[in-house]
Amino acid sequence: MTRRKSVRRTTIDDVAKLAGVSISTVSRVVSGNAPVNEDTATRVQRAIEELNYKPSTAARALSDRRTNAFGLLVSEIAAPYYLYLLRGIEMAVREAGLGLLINSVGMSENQQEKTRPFLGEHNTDGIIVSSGSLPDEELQRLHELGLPLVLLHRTSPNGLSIPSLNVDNQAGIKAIIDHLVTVHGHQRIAFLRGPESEEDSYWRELGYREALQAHGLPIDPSLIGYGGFDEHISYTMVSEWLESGMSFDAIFTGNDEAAPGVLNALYEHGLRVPEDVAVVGFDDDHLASRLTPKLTTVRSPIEQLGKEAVAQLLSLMEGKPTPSKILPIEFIVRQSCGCSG
Amino acid sequence: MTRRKSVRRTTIDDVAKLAGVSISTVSRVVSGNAPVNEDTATRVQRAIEELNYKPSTAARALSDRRTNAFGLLVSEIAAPYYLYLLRGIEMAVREAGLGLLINSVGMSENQQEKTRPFLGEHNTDGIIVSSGSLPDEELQRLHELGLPLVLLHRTSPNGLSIPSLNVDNQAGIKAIIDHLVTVHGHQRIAFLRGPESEEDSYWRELGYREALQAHGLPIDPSLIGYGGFDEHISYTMVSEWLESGMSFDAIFTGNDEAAPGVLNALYEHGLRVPEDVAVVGFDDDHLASRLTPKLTTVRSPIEQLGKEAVAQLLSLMEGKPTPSKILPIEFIVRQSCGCSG
DNA sequence: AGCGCTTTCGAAAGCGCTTTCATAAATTGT
DNA sequence: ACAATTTATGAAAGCGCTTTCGAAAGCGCT
Repeated sequence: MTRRKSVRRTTIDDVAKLAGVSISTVSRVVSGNAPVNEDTATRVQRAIEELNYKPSTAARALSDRRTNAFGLLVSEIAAPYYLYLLRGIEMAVREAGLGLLINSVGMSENQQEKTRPFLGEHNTDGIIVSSGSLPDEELQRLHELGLPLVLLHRTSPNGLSIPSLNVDNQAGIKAIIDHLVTVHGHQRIAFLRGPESEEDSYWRELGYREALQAHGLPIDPSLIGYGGFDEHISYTMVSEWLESGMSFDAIFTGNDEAAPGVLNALYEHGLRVPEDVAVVGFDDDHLASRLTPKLTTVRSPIEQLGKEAVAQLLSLMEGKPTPSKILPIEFIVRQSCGCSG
Repeated sequence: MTRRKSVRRTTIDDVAKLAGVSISTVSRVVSGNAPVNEDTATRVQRAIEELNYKPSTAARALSDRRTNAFGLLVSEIAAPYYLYLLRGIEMAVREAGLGLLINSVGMSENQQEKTRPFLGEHNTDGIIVSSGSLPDEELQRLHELGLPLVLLHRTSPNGLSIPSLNVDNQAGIKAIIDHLVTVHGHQRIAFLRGPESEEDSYWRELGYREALQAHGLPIDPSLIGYGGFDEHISYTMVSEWLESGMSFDAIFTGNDEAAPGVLNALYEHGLRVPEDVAVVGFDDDHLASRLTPKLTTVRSPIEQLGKEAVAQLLSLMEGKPTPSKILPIEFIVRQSCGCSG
């Protein structure tokens, strides 16, 4: 095994020697976990600076039984959605003086199977688990070990009571339907469903059905299709609809990522948005305001979700009760619905 | 200090006891660093599985003097550009059986100053340093410590010889100018410069000038403006140009992120793209193919850049010579240049 | 001067692993 | 059958820190 050019690192001993104290004292000065005489402390501080001493995280972790890092587990890192989530998480974690370990369980380069997650009880003090990134079984194991866990976009399995965080999917889709019906007078509103594996898909569809009913509108099953929260799948679905002669006033795309596919399909079939068909998305991701027409959508407070997740983890570490939360959404009116926004 | 509900972790001792061997043997079985009798190994393996033993990263790191993790240091995590970079890096790191620590040096929530990076020699075996995320001084310190380092989008300071990775900026912009001049016959091509702090800005401008000269075109300083690789800044710049009555056949936006701003400015001044003005970007990020019109651009192999960075780090760890690299780009013709793509 | 406190600090144990060194057992050659 | 190897394994040191425990010193009183 090749080893790094061995420039011996400065350790706590070096500092202790230079400052003329014991390592216990140095440790106390560094961590601030116990009182130290002011003069002594200053002397130690000077030694630390002179030697440019940085405590070893490994040694600290070993002694402390805590790694001072949180983990983020996602299934596919390169989703536009994660851009702001990551940002929120990173900021909060940094603010808390911790590190952030990231791990995707996506396909590995060579194999077709999912790789075992690298994160676990041994290298984090808590993990943010995004939907679909971890099987219930492993989730249970970690939870029973007492490792702080927060779920994103999914609820806790069984009776595990792991706190979870989500946006208010139902309120979001209701806002959309209300707007389309009330403001624009649309009646036939198509719905693109997300993947089964995402709970959000379920909540959004439920909200859709309830909202239609609330307006006394019929639920036409042929207006509900599979979009998979995906641009290409949605493109295909909408194309099929149009080619089979189906008609609708508006389409809810499932999420913003799917919107470009929907817009393209409509455009290629000679339909104008919003004149002929209104289009509304969900999330207000990076794309939404940059599409043509600008996408009317529901803003998920993604960055805040990330911060909140970190807060939950910290709360769990302190042993506090940490209830699940549903974050409020905001309806963003732009042009794709027919408003002049 | 509150401590996690203390479910004592299973350690190497537990495994050793159950398998009836010494911890040395268990260690050897786990790491495979020394031969172990086959029967013994099986027995140990069984014990490991039965106890669900996972070695402590901290203890390992302490003993090994290596953390088994790489770090990624960026200045602002929520840039669309990082989406695929992160993906490439994460995949490669995972494939190498390592962890990935992410750290942004962006503004912290409360303070206006940049936060001290969390990453360093003590918690990583190597760091990927994105442009602008670390002052030369700290870079030097880490490099002299012998920590493997790879620079992204910037070259090594002074005589430090830290390997760096970049895309072929000059070739990219030359391909653009060639296309605009040769295929579309444009002569007055405006150029939006990136931030001073980014080397890419420099290379792209240099390439622009050289390419114009190669075509025997004059360099009109008024056609060069500051876009800052930013949507809003670019919007403002282009608006000013148009309001001051400047005219041009085409605009190079600096990078794709700036493109929406440019398109909006043109659109709001009644100019059609590509009929009145051709627009070309750089990077082929997530947005490029989804704008209207679809953006002609240069594809930076961002994901590959990430993978390559990890490969460089691994190479450095093995003490191999690890030269810098410039990755080739690909010119992507879409519609914003006037092609029918 | 002697007593009980409080404050400050050092010695040493322990965190869970890897690895060196030594020993014991098995194998080979003569 | 015996020395010379080779192979398999354990004991123990060490990685750099935190923290417990106890001693020493300083303090205010009687």
